[in-house]
Amino acid sequence: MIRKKVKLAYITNDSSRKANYKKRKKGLMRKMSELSTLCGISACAIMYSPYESQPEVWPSRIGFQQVLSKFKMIPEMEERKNLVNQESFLSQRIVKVVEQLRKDYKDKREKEMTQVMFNNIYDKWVVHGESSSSLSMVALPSMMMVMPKVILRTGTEDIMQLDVKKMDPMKRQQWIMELMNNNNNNNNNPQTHVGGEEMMFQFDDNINPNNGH
Amino acid sequence: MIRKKVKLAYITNDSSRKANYKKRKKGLMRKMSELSTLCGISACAIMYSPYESQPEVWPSRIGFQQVLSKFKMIPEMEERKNLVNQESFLSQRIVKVVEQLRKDYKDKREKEMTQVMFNNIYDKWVVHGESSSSLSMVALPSMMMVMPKVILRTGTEDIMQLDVKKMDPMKRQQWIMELMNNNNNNNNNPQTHVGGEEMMFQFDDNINPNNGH
DNA sequence: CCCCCTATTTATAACTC
DNA sequence: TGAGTTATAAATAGGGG
Repeated sequence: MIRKKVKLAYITNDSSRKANYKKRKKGLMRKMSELSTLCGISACAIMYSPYESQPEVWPSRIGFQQVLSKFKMIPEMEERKNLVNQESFLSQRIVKVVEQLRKDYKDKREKEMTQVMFNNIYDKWVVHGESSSSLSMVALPSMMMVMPKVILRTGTEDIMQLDVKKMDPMKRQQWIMELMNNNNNNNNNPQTHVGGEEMMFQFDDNINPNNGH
Repeated sequence: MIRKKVKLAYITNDSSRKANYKKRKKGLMRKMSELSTLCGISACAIMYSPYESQPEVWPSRIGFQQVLSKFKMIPEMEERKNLVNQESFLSQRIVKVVEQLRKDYKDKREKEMTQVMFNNIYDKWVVHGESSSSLSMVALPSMMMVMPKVILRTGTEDIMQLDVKKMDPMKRQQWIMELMNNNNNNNNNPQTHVGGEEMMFQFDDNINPNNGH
Protein backbone atom coordinates (compact mmCIF):
# COMPACT_ATOMS: atom_id res chain seq x y z
CA MET A 1 0.00 0.00 0.00
CA ILE A 2 2.72 2.38 -0.85
CA ARG A 3 1.06 5.54 -1.99
CA LYS A 4 2.70 7.60 -4.67
CA LYS A 5 2.81 11.33 -4.47
CA VAL A 6 0.26 12.59 -6.93
CA LYS A 7 1.60 13.69 -10.30
CA LEU A 8 -0.65 16.33 -11.73
CA ALA A 9 -1.26 14.91 -15.16
CA TYR A 10 -3.97 13.14 -17.07
CA ILE A 11 -4.31 9.57 -15.91
CA THR A 12 -3.93 7.49 -19.02
CA ASN A 13 -5.11 4.23 -17.51
CA ASP A 14 -8.83 4.12 -18.03
CA SER A 15 -9.90 2.27 -14.94
CA SER A 16 -7.51 4.20 -12.74
CA ARG A 17 -8.82 7.43 -14.12
CA LYS A 18 -12.38 6.47 -13.52
CA ALA A 19 -11.68 5.31 -9.98
CA ASN A 20 -9.80 8.51 -9.33
CA TYR A 21 -12.68 10.54 -10.64
CA LYS A 22 -15.24 8.77 -8.51
CA LYS A 23 -13.26 9.27 -5.36
CA ARG A 24 -12.34 12.85 -6.01
CA LYS A 25 -15.81 13.78 -7.10
CA LYS A 26 -17.13 12.49 -3.83
CA GLY A 27 -14.46 14.39 -1.94
CA LEU A 28 -15.16 17.55 -3.83
CA MET A 29 -18.86 17.35 -3.18
CA ARG A 30 -18.17 16.90 0.49
CA LYS A 31 -15.80 19.85 0.51
CA MET A 32 -18.40 21.92 -1.23
CA SER A 33 -20.98 21.00 1.34
CA GLU A 34 -18.61 21.68 4.22
CA LEU A 35 -17.65 25.06 2.89
CA SER A 36 -21.24 26.03 2.48
CA THR A 37 -22.18 24.85 5.94
CA LEU A 38 -19.20 26.15 7.82
CA CYS A 39 -19.11 29.54 6.17
CA GLY A 40 -22.71 30.01 5.19
CA ILE A 41 -21.97 30.85 1.61
CA SER A 42 -23.77 30.10 -1.61
CA ALA A 43 -21.93 27.84 -3.95
CA CYS A 44 -22.46 25.59 -6.89
CA ALA A 45 -20.39 22.98 -8.66
CA ILE A 46 -20.94 21.08 -11.85
CA MET A 47 -18.90 18.14 -13.07
CA TYR A 48 -19.42 16.48 -16.38
CA SER A 49 -17.77 13.18 -17.06
CA PRO A 50 -18.12 10.42 -19.61
CA TYR A 51 -18.90 8.06 -16.77
CA GLU A 52 -22.27 9.49 -16.07
CA SER A 53 -24.98 10.46 -18.46
CA GLN A 54 -26.13 13.26 -16.23
CA PRO A 55 -23.71 15.82 -14.87
CA GLU A 56 -22.92 15.81 -11.23
CA VAL A 57 -24.21 18.88 -9.52
CA TRP A 58 -23.84 20.35 -6.10
CA PRO A 59 -25.99 21.31 -4.37
CA SER A 60 -29.03 19.23 -5.13
CA ARG A 61 -31.69 20.82 -7.19
CA ILE A 62 -33.85 21.27 -4.16
CA GLY A 63 -32.20 24.41 -2.97
CA PHE A 64 -32.39 26.01 -6.32
CA GLN A 65 -35.94 25.06 -6.92
CA GLN A 66 -36.96 27.16 -4.00
CA VAL A 67 -35.71 30.05 -6.01
CA LEU A 68 -37.30 28.66 -9.10
CA SER A 69 -40.70 28.54 -7.51
CA LYS A 70 -40.51 32.27 -7.09
CA PHE A 71 -40.33 32.70 -10.82
CA LYS A 72 -43.28 30.53 -11.59
CA MET A 73 -45.81 33.36 -11.34
CA ILE A 74 -44.64 34.93 -14.53
CA PRO A 75 -47.36 33.81 -16.97
CA GLU A 76 -50.22 35.18 -14.87
CA MET A 77 -51.09 37.88 -17.32
CA GLU A 78 -51.85 36.74 -20.82
CA GLU A 79 -54.58 36.31 -23.46
CA ARG A 80 -53.34 38.32 -26.39
CA LYS A 81 -53.14 36.89 -29.83
CA ASN A 82 -51.81 39.69 -31.95
CA LEU A 83 -48.20 38.87 -31.32
CA VAL A 84 -47.94 35.91 -33.59
CA ASN A 85 -45.92 37.84 -36.10
CA GLN A 86 -43.40 39.04 -33.64
CA GLU A 87 -43.06 35.63 -32.18
CA SER A 88 -42.72 34.05 -35.56
CA PHE A 89 -39.96 36.37 -36.47
CA LEU A 90 -38.11 35.91 -33.26
CA SER A 91 -38.52 32.19 -33.32
CA GLN A 92 -37.08 32.07 -36.77
CA ARG A 93 -34.30 34.34 -35.73
CA ILE A 94 -33.45 31.91 -32.99
CA VAL A 95 -33.47 29.05 -35.41
CA LYS A 96 -31.03 30.83 -37.69
CA VAL A 97 -28.75 31.75 -34.87
CA VAL A 98 -28.72 28.28 -33.47
CA GLU A 99 -27.88 26.90 -36.88
CA GLN A 100 -25.07 29.36 -37.17
CA LEU A 101 -23.78 28.39 -33.80
CA ARG A 102 -23.93 24.75 -34.58
CA LYS A 103 -21.62 25.20 -37.51
CA ASP A 104 -18.92 26.65 -35.34
CA TYR A 105 -19.00 23.99 -32.71
CA LYS A 106 -15.77 22.15 -33.17
CA ASP A 107 -14.31 21.24 -29.85
CA LYS A 108 -16.40 18.44 -28.50
CA ARG A 109 -15.25 18.96 -24.97
CA GLU A 110 -16.25 22.56 -25.00
CA LYS A 111 -19.47 21.75 -26.69
CA GLU A 112 -20.39 19.25 -24.06
CA MET A 113 -19.54 21.70 -21.37
CA THR A 114 -21.75 24.22 -23.04
CA GLN A 115 -24.62 21.86 -22.91
CA VAL A 116 -23.94 20.87 -19.39
CA MET A 117 -23.67 24.36 -18.09
CA PHE A 118 -26.85 25.51 -19.66
CA ASN A 119 -28.60 22.29 -18.98
CA ASN A 120 -27.98 22.72 -15.34
CA ILE A 121 -28.80 26.36 -15.29
CA TYR A 122 -31.90 25.67 -17.26
CA ASP A 123 -33.02 22.80 -15.11
CA LYS A 124 -32.48 24.77 -11.99
CA TRP A 125 -33.78 28.12 -12.95
CA VAL A 126 -36.14 27.91 -15.81
CA VAL A 127 -37.86 24.63 -16.29
CA HIS A 128 -38.77 22.19 -13.61
CA GLY A 129 -40.39 19.46 -15.59
CA GLU A 130 -40.05 15.98 -16.86
CA SER A 131 -39.00 16.86 -20.35
CA SER A 132 -35.67 18.50 -19.73
CA SER A 133 -32.93 17.06 -21.87
CA SER A 134 -29.28 17.84 -22.00
CA LEU A 135 -29.60 18.25 -25.72
CA SER A 136 -32.01 21.05 -25.35
CA MET A 137 -29.42 23.22 -23.80
CA VAL A 138 -27.76 24.12 -27.00
CA ALA A 139 -30.67 26.41 -27.59
CA LEU A 140 -30.06 28.39 -24.47
CA PRO A 141 -26.75 29.96 -25.38
CA SER A 142 -28.30 31.28 -28.49
CA MET A 143 -31.20 32.66 -26.59
CA MET A 144 -28.98 34.35 -24.14
CA MET A 145 -26.99 35.78 -26.98
CA VAL A 146 -29.87 36.89 -29.07
CA MET A 147 -32.26 38.16 -26.52
CA PRO A 148 -30.21 41.13 -25.43
CA LYS A 149 -30.28 42.60 -28.87
CA VAL A 150 -33.62 41.34 -30.01
CA ILE A 151 -35.55 42.23 -26.96
CA LEU A 152 -34.13 44.70 -24.56
CA ARG A 153 -33.77 47.58 -26.92
CA THR A 154 -36.30 50.31 -26.28
CA GLY A 155 -38.93 51.10 -23.71
CA THR A 156 -42.38 52.39 -24.54
CA GLU A 157 -45.51 52.54 -22.44
CA ASP A 158 -47.28 49.99 -24.56
CA ILE A 159 -47.74 46.76 -22.69
CA MET A 160 -48.70 43.71 -24.61
CA GLN A 161 -49.35 40.36 -23.15
CA LEU A 162 -49.10 36.80 -24.28
CA ASP A 163 -51.09 33.67 -24.41
CA VAL A 164 -48.82 31.09 -22.89
CA LYS A 165 -51.41 28.36 -22.73
CA LYS A 166 -50.74 27.22 -26.28
CA MET A 167 -47.35 25.85 -25.60
CA ASP A 168 -46.45 22.34 -26.57
CA PRO A 169 -43.38 20.89 -24.88
CA MET A 170 -43.35 17.88 -27.19
CA LYS A 171 -42.82 19.88 -30.33
CA ARG A 172 -40.30 22.04 -28.66
CA GLN A 173 -38.28 18.96 -27.90
CA GLN A 174 -38.52 17.78 -31.47
CA TRP A 175 -37.33 21.08 -32.73
CA ILE A 176 -34.36 21.08 -30.44
CA MET A 177 -33.38 17.62 -31.51
CA GLU A 178 -33.64 18.61 -35.11
CA LEU A 179 -31.21 21.39 -34.47
CA MET A 180 -28.87 19.12 -32.66
CA ASN A 181 -28.85 16.16 -34.94
CA ASN A 182 -27.08 17.44 -38.00
CA ASN A 183 -24.01 18.71 -36.35
CA ASN A 184 -20.45 19.76 -37.01
CA ASN A 185 -20.31 21.46 -40.36
CA ASN A 186 -17.02 22.58 -39.00
CA ASN A 187 -16.60 25.87 -40.75
CA ASN A 188 -14.69 28.20 -38.53
CA ASN A 189 -15.23 31.36 -40.47
CA PRO A 190 -13.32 34.22 -38.90
CA GLN A 191 -15.37 36.77 -40.73
CA THR A 192 -18.37 35.87 -38.70
CA HIS A 193 -16.67 37.06 -35.58
CA VAL A 194 -18.01 40.22 -34.08
CA GLY A 195 -16.88 41.92 -30.92
CA GLY A 196 -18.94 41.36 -27.83
CA GLU A 197 -19.83 44.88 -26.91
CA GLU A 198 -22.51 45.22 -29.51
CA MET A 199 -24.39 42.39 -27.97
CA MET A 200 -25.25 44.09 -24.76
CA PHE A 201 -28.59 45.40 -23.75
CA GLN A 202 -29.92 48.69 -24.86
CA PHE A 203 -32.65 50.83 -23.43
CA ASP A 204 -33.13 54.07 -25.20
CA ASP A 205 -35.34 55.94 -22.82
CA ASN A 206 -38.23 55.68 -20.38
CA ILE A 207 -35.85 54.66 -17.67
CA ASN A 208 -34.46 57.14 -15.24
CA PRO A 209 -30.85 57.57 -16.26
CA ASN A 210 -29.84 59.12 -12.93
CA ASN A 211 -29.75 55.96 -11.01
CA GLY A 212 -26.36 54.49 -11.67
CA HIS A 213 -25.52 54.50 -8.00
CA MET B 1 -1.20 24.44 17.75
CA ILE B 2 -3.70 21.93 18.91
CA ARG B 3 -6.15 21.38 16.11
CA LYS B 4 -9.77 20.70 16.87
CA LYS B 5 -11.69 18.18 14.87
CA VAL B 6 -13.98 20.13 12.65
CA LYS B 7 -17.58 20.29 13.74
CA LEU B 8 -19.78 20.64 10.74
CA ALA B 9 -21.71 23.72 11.70
CA TYR B 10 -21.78 27.36 10.85
CA ILE B 11 -18.80 29.13 12.33
CA THR B 12 -20.20 31.92 14.41
CA ASN B 13 -16.95 33.76 14.95
CA ASP B 14 -16.66 36.21 12.10
CA SER B 15 -12.92 36.24 11.64
CA SER B 16 -12.63 32.50 12.04
CA ARG B 17 -15.35 31.98 9.50
CA LYS B 18 -13.70 34.24 7.00
CA ALA B 19 -10.31 32.64 7.48
CA ASN B 20 -11.88 29.26 7.10
CA TYR B 21 -13.58 30.33 3.93
CA LYS B 22 -10.42 31.70 2.44
CA LYS B 23 -8.49 28.55 3.09
CA ARG B 24 -11.17 26.17 2.00
CA LYS B 25 -11.99 28.13 -1.10
CA LYS B 26 -8.39 27.90 -2.14
CA GLY B 27 -8.37 24.19 -1.43
CA LEU B 28 -11.55 23.65 -3.34
CA MET B 29 -10.25 25.49 -6.34
CA ARG B 30 -7.16 23.35 -6.29
CA LYS B 31 -9.21 20.19 -5.99
CA MET B 32 -11.31 21.32 -8.88
CA SER B 33 -8.25 21.91 -10.98
CA GLU B 34 -6.72 18.59 -10.02
CA LEU B 35 -9.86 16.67 -10.83
CA SER B 36 -10.10 18.32 -14.18
CA THR B 37 -6.47 17.66 -15.00
CA LEU B 38 -6.21 14.15 -13.68
CA CYS B 39 -9.46 12.89 -15.13
CA GLY B 40 -9.88 15.14 -18.12
CA ILE B 41 -13.37 16.20 -17.26
CA SER B 42 -15.21 19.45 -17.65
CA ALA B 43 -16.15 21.12 -14.45
CA CYS B 44 -17.18 24.43 -13.05
CA ALA B 45 -17.54 25.89 -9.59
CA ILE B 46 -18.96 29.13 -8.33
CA MET B 47 -18.67 30.46 -4.81
CA TYR B 48 -20.32 33.59 -3.62
CA SER B 49 -19.34 35.06 -0.31
CA PRO B 50 -19.84 38.38 1.45
CA TYR B 51 -16.06 38.69 1.55
CA GLU B 52 -15.69 39.33 -2.11
CA SER B 53 -17.64 41.60 -4.36
CA GLN B 54 -17.15 39.29 -7.28
CA PRO B 55 -17.94 35.61 -7.03
CA GLU B 56 -15.14 33.14 -7.11
CA VAL B 57 -15.21 31.03 -10.20
CA TRP B 58 -13.34 28.01 -11.41
CA PRO B 59 -12.08 27.65 -14.01
CA SER B 60 -10.88 31.05 -15.03
CA ARG B 61 -12.89 32.79 -17.63
CA ILE B 62 -10.29 31.97 -20.21
CA GLY B 63 -11.49 28.48 -20.81
CA PHE B 64 -15.03 29.55 -21.18
CA GLN B 65 -14.22 32.45 -23.38
CA GLN B 66 -12.88 30.08 -25.94
CA VAL B 67 -16.40 28.82 -26.16
CA LEU B 68 -17.77 32.30 -25.95
CA SER B 69 -15.71 33.40 -28.90
CA LYS B 70 -17.56 30.89 -30.97
CA PHE B 71 -20.77 32.70 -30.24
CA LYS B 72 -19.45 36.09 -31.15
CA MET B 73 -20.29 35.75 -34.81
CA ILE B 74 -23.96 36.09 -34.15
CA PRO B 75 -24.47 39.74 -35.14
CA GLU B 76 -22.92 39.27 -38.56
CA MET B 77 -26.20 39.57 -40.34
CA GLU B 78 -28.14 42.67 -39.57
CA GLU B 79 -29.38 46.03 -40.91
CA ARG B 80 -33.11 45.82 -40.57
CA LYS B 81 -35.06 48.56 -38.93
CA ASN B 82 -38.64 47.43 -39.12
CA LEU B 83 -38.48 45.54 -35.91
CA VAL B 84 -38.69 48.48 -33.60
CA ASN B 85 -42.23 47.72 -32.65
CA GLN B 86 -41.58 44.16 -31.80
CA GLU B 87 -38.57 45.10 -29.81
CA SER B 88 -40.44 47.81 -28.00
CA PHE B 89 -43.15 45.43 -27.01
CA LEU B 90 -40.80 42.78 -25.88
CA SER B 91 -38.66 45.22 -24.00
CA GLN B 92 -41.67 46.46 -22.16
CA ARG B 93 -42.76 42.93 -21.48
CA ILE B 94 -39.40 42.28 -19.95
CA VAL B 95 -39.70 45.34 -17.80
CA LYS B 96 -43.04 44.21 -16.49
CA VAL B 97 -41.84 40.74 -15.78
CA VAL B 98 -38.76 41.93 -14.01
CA GLU B 99 -40.88 44.18 -11.85
CA GLN B 100 -43.11 41.27 -11.05
CA LEU B 101 -40.16 39.16 -10.13
CA ARG B 102 -38.68 41.83 -7.97
CA LYS B 103 -41.77 41.91 -5.80
CA ASP B 104 -41.40 38.28 -4.97
CA TYR B 105 -37.78 38.39 -4.05
CA LYS B 106 -37.74 37.88 -0.31
CA ASP B 107 -34.94 35.60 0.67
CA LYS B 108 -31.80 37.63 0.41
CA ARG B 109 -29.51 34.64 0.27
CA GLU B 110 -31.36 33.07 -2.57
CA LYS B 111 -31.64 36.36 -4.31
CA GLU B 112 -27.94 36.87 -4.17
CA MET B 113 -27.36 33.39 -5.45
CA THR B 114 -29.71 34.11 -8.28
CA GLN B 115 -27.66 37.07 -9.25
CA VAL B 116 -24.43 35.23 -8.87
CA MET B 117 -25.40 32.27 -10.92
CA PHE B 118 -26.65 34.30 -13.77
CA ASN B 119 -23.93 36.83 -13.47
CA ASN B 120 -21.39 34.14 -13.95
CA ILE B 121 -23.21 32.46 -16.73
CA TYR B 122 -23.74 35.75 -18.36
CA ASP B 123 -20.17 36.88 -18.00
CA LYS B 124 -18.90 33.65 -19.35
CA TRP B 125 -21.29 33.02 -22.14
CA VAL B 126 -22.89 36.19 -23.25
CA VAL B 127 -21.01 39.34 -22.53
CA HIS B 128 -17.29 39.69 -22.31
CA GLY B 129 -16.88 43.32 -21.50
CA GLU B 130 -15.97 45.82 -18.87
CA SER B 131 -19.45 46.78 -17.87
CA SER B 132 -20.68 43.54 -16.40
CA SER B 133 -22.15 44.00 -12.98
CA SER B 134 -23.59 41.51 -10.59
CA LEU B 135 -26.66 43.68 -10.34
CA SER B 136 -27.43 43.21 -13.94
CA MET B 137 -28.09 39.59 -13.46
CA VAL B 138 -31.51 40.05 -12.03
CA ALA B 139 -32.59 40.72 -15.55
CA LEU B 140 -31.40 37.41 -16.80
CA PRO B 141 -33.71 35.09 -14.92
CA SER B 142 -36.59 37.05 -16.27
CA MET B 143 -35.23 36.78 -19.76
CA MET B 144 -34.78 33.10 -19.47
CA MET B 145 -38.28 32.79 -18.18
CA VAL B 146 -39.90 35.06 -20.66
CA MET B 147 -38.09 34.17 -23.79
CA PRO B 148 -39.42 30.67 -24.09
CA LYS B 149 -42.96 31.90 -24.31
CA VAL B 150 -42.38 35.19 -25.98
CA ILE B 151 -40.01 34.00 -28.58
CA LEU B 152 -39.80 30.35 -29.31
CA ARG B 153 -43.36 29.86 -30.25
CA THR B 154 -43.84 29.36 -33.98
CA GLY B 155 -41.66 28.87 -36.98
CA THR B 156 -42.19 30.54 -40.32
CA GLU B 157 -39.85 31.00 -43.23
CA ASP B 158 -39.66 34.72 -42.72
CA ILE B 159 -36.25 35.72 -41.53
CA MET B 160 -35.78 39.17 -40.20
CA GLN B 161 -32.58 40.63 -39.07
CA LEU B 162 -31.49 43.24 -36.61
CA ASP B 163 -29.27 46.22 -36.41
CA VAL B 164 -27.18 45.53 -33.36
CA LYS B 165 -24.87 48.45 -33.83
CA LYS B 166 -27.12 50.87 -32.00
CA MET B 167 -26.66 49.33 -28.64
CA ASP B 168 -25.59 51.41 -25.69
CA PRO B 169 -24.19 49.49 -22.77
CA MET B 170 -24.28 52.54 -20.52
CA LYS B 171 -28.02 52.98 -20.72
CA ARG B 172 -28.57 49.31 -20.32
CA GLN B 173 -26.70 49.45 -17.08
CA GLN B 174 -28.72 52.41 -15.87
CA TRP B 175 -31.92 50.61 -16.64
CA ILE B 176 -30.86 47.55 -14.78
CA MET B 177 -29.92 49.57 -11.76
CA GLU B 178 -33.24 51.32 -11.86
CA LEU B 179 -34.93 47.97 -11.71
CA MET B 180 -32.76 46.84 -8.87
CA ASN B 181 -32.83 49.83 -6.66
CA ASN B 182 -36.40 49.91 -5.45
CA ASN B 183 -36.54 46.44 -4.13
CA ASN B 184 -38.50 44.16 -1.83
CA ASN B 185 -42.12 45.07 -2.10
CA ASN B 186 -42.48 41.71 -0.45
CA ASN B 187 -45.89 40.69 -1.64
CA ASN B 188 -45.95 36.97 -1.97
CA ASN B 189 -49.15 36.61 -3.89
CA PRO B 190 -49.99 32.96 -4.38
CA GLN B 191 -52.39 33.78 -7.16
CA THR B 192 -49.52 34.81 -9.34
CA HIS B 193 -48.15 31.31 -9.24
CA VAL B 194 -48.49 29.35 -12.42
CA GLY B 195 -47.26 25.88 -13.08
CA GLY B 196 -44.02 25.51 -14.92
CA GLU B 197 -45.10 23.44 -17.85
CA GLU B 198 -46.71 26.31 -19.65
CA MET B 199 -43.42 28.09 -19.75
CA MET B 200 -41.63 25.73 -22.01
CA PHE B 201 -40.76 26.30 -25.59
CA GLN B 202 -43.12 25.77 -28.40
CA PHE B 203 -42.53 25.31 -32.06
CA ASP B 204 -45.60 24.72 -34.07
CA ASP B 205 -44.25 23.50 -37.36
CA ASN B 206 -41.53 23.93 -39.95
CA ILE B 207 -39.37 21.52 -38.07
CA ASN B 208 -39.17 17.90 -38.95
CA PRO B 209 -41.06 16.14 -36.19
CA ASN B 210 -39.55 12.77 -37.03
CA ASN B 211 -36.25 13.45 -35.48
CA GLY B 212 -36.68 12.77 -31.83
CA HIS B 213 -34.00 10.15 -31.90
C1' DC C 1 -4.72 41.53 5.38
C1' DC C 2 -1.47 38.04 3.81
C1' DC C 3 1.72 34.29 4.24
C1' DC C 4 4.04 30.94 7.22
C1' DC C 5 4.33 27.05 10.54
C1' DT C 6 3.10 22.61 12.51
C1' DA C 7 0.22 19.28 14.78
C1' DT C 8 -3.50 16.96 13.48
C1' DT C 9 -7.25 15.67 10.77
C1' DT C 10 -8.76 14.41 6.33
C1' DA C 11 -8.37 12.65 1.65
C1' DT C 12 -6.99 9.23 -1.11
C1' DA C 13 -3.50 5.80 -3.96
C1' DA C 14 -2.71 1.37 -3.98
C1' DC C 15 -4.30 -2.75 -2.72
C1' DT C 16 -7.61 -6.67 -1.43
C1' DC C 17 -11.90 -9.05 -1.80
C1' DT D 1 -16.75 -3.60 -10.96
C1' DG D 2 -17.48 -1.61 -6.71
C1' DA D 3 -16.90 -1.60 -1.81
C1' DG D 4 -13.52 -1.91 2.12
C1' DT D 5 -8.58 -1.30 4.12
C1' DT D 6 -4.44 1.00 5.25
C1' DA D 7 -0.49 3.71 4.83
C1' DT D 8 0.76 7.91 3.13
C1' DA D 9 0.01 12.44 0.98
C1' DA D 10 -2.54 16.48 1.39
C1' DA D 11 -5.45 19.82 3.68
C1' DT D 12 -6.13 22.62 7.30
C1' DA D 13 -7.11 24.69 12.44
C1' DG D 14 -5.00 27.42 15.32
C1' DG D 15 -1.56 30.44 16.01
C1' DG D 16 2.39 33.82 14.84
C1' DG D 17 4.65 37.49 12.05
